[in-house]
Amino acid sequence: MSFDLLAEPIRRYVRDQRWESLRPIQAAAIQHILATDDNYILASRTASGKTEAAFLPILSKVDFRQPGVRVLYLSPLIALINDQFHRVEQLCKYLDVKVTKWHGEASRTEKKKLVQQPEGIVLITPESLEAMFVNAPYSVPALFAQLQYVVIDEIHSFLGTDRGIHLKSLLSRLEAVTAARSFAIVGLSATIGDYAEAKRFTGHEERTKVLLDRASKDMLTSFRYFSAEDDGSDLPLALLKDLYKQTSTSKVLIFPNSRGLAEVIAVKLRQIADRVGGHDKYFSHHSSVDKEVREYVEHFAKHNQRQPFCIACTSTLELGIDIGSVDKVVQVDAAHSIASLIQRVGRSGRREGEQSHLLLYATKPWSLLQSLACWLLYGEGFVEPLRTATQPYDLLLHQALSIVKQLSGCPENELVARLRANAAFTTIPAEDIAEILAELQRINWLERIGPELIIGVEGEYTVNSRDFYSVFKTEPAFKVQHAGKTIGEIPLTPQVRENENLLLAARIWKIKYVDEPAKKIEVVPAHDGKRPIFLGGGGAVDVKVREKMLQLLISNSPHSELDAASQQELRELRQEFARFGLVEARHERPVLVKEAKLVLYTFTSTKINRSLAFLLNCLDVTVPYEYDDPTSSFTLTLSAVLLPDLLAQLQLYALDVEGHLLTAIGENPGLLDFAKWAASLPVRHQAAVLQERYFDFAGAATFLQTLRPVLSVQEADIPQESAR
DNA sequence: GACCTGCTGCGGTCTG
Repeated sequence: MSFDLLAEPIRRYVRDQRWESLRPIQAAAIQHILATDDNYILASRTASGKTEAAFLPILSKVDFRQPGVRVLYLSPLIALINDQFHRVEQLCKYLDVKVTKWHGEASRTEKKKLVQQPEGIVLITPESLEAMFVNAPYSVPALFAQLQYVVIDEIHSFLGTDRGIHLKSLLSRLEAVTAARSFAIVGLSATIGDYAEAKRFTGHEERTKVLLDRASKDMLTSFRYFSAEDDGSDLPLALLKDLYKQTSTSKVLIFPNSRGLAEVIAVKLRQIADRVGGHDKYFSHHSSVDKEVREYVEHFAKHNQRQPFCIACTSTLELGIDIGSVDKVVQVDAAHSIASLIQRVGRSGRREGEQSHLLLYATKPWSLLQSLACWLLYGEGFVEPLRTATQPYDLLLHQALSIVKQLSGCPENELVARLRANAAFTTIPAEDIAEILAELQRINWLERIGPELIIGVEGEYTVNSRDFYSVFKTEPAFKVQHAGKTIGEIPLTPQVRENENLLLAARIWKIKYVDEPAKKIEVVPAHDGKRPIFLGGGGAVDVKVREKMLQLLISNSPHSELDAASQQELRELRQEFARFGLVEARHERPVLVKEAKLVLYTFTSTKINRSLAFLLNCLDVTVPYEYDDPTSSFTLTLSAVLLPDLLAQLQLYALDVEGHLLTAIGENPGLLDFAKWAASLPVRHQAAVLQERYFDFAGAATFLQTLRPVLSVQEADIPQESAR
């Protein structure tokens, strides 16, 4: 039995917890981790005891009497480190092992103490590890030479992302300073689509194994439809009333996909509650709400057993911060990915035997269709596959600077060798590295002194700035304050002016004064207000979701989870598309012919749609078009007889797009805003980054090649009455 | 039709 394999102090801890039994993932992890020195990915749903699954066996195995930090825990969030610190520290009391938090908000005294006497367990963020390499390079081997285990929490949040490549590089650099030139990695993960990708993340795919607990809870799901008001602003009142009715006596999380809507929902539900004498526990939780307010909300939710409450939130409540269990999860309009839907659903019914409720509201027909498609794919066990970039030149550039700073200069051939040996950059050939290093010297970010490369004059500004430690960009924000208390932070949009109202932290405020130089906004409470406008990029919907949407349109499958209004909307959409007589959703695509225009419904991924739009811009003879991603459609001003020619031409352009990308970057450098370190690359590499991470031209070429357009002429609109 | 994430070193002032 797994329990008997644990060290005696750990067994005592388990007994003191009065757990009835170990969870399946814990039992499996104990047996495997104690038996081998392999890497493991522990995958199971939120709150299934993954932290203990990793730490019970690791603490049983590692000899902490030897000096040096023996276990390093990496987390994507400071909040998660603070959460886990309490749990791990409690466990470590049984072993007399020291646990140290190491992040930007952690005590400097504690950090100093650890450097003087390296020992035990350290909890850290990737950015703090980066900072350590750059600012205290001697501390890295001093602390970590004896490292035996690295635990990566929420590892799925790193997969397929720039931050993940950054972390992978840091782990590779860390490995190089350890005495054994290796440590074992244990990744903790939610259910994900592609475990091969998770295995590759450790840098040693062949000795990484996945322990998977697929068990999920029964879920009561219902779809509810309320048509969006014509002016398109905010939410229909009928929806809010229904939402209130469905949630007023439960513990609820509401996910409306944007910070602005989260505020609207929290304020309006509170107003309804005020009128009918309901409870007053209405909150909003997202990145613009002040940290202390957010912590209060988290604390309330976690320690409140009986009272109903309602939190309107964004993805800030998707990752594993412990807020206890909720009765109901509400998604307003389609979630942007199935991966995200899984995380949200996992927040409910977490106690044994508890039933989870999922309410899916839609306000537009296409959003209903997407939501239903996502939910069905979720039921089939599908999760979007992740693609790790194979040409992360921008991250290589960042890490090259970091390594030169770490070593206070190093010969070029050594730098190239280190980058070549780094697990994050194995796909980048030496010639490309040489080209990038040459460009860095040209712009004075690096400088050559004899055989040595050192940080150049311009580079000093970069590596010494506070912004160097992360690989993601953030917008400047203004602090919102009332009577000396900070309520949150919002970006400066045109709406932010004196005497305008805004919604924040589930309250209405009137702007009294905007202090531009100090980046502060002074507000007072008000009674009615507009929601704040937040700026952002765009979501990317997977091709599988779009194909499922088309499949739903051409089938007659009944869906009992839909309420009457949703049934009606689906029926109408199906009738609209019945005219095409489509029989399959892989290659056939509807094309509506109306007068001088064609509407091509591509039902394909956002990235392929983006690529098609880019290709349309490349044409010598331009075809005017409008592209709409929610309906995945292109309205082309083109005669139907010319469509085959157009598609053939686009296909040719898709195969040779580089020249056009170079031109586009020259005209609009903002195209690369999504990649923080790309702007200093040679332009050829900028184009490669853009091509790989923002577009999908190979996918677009295949789409065009296999596309079978099915045309149908729209009958002329017959006016209801003759014009008066 | 988006969301999220993190952060050093130094000089100054205050406290015990």
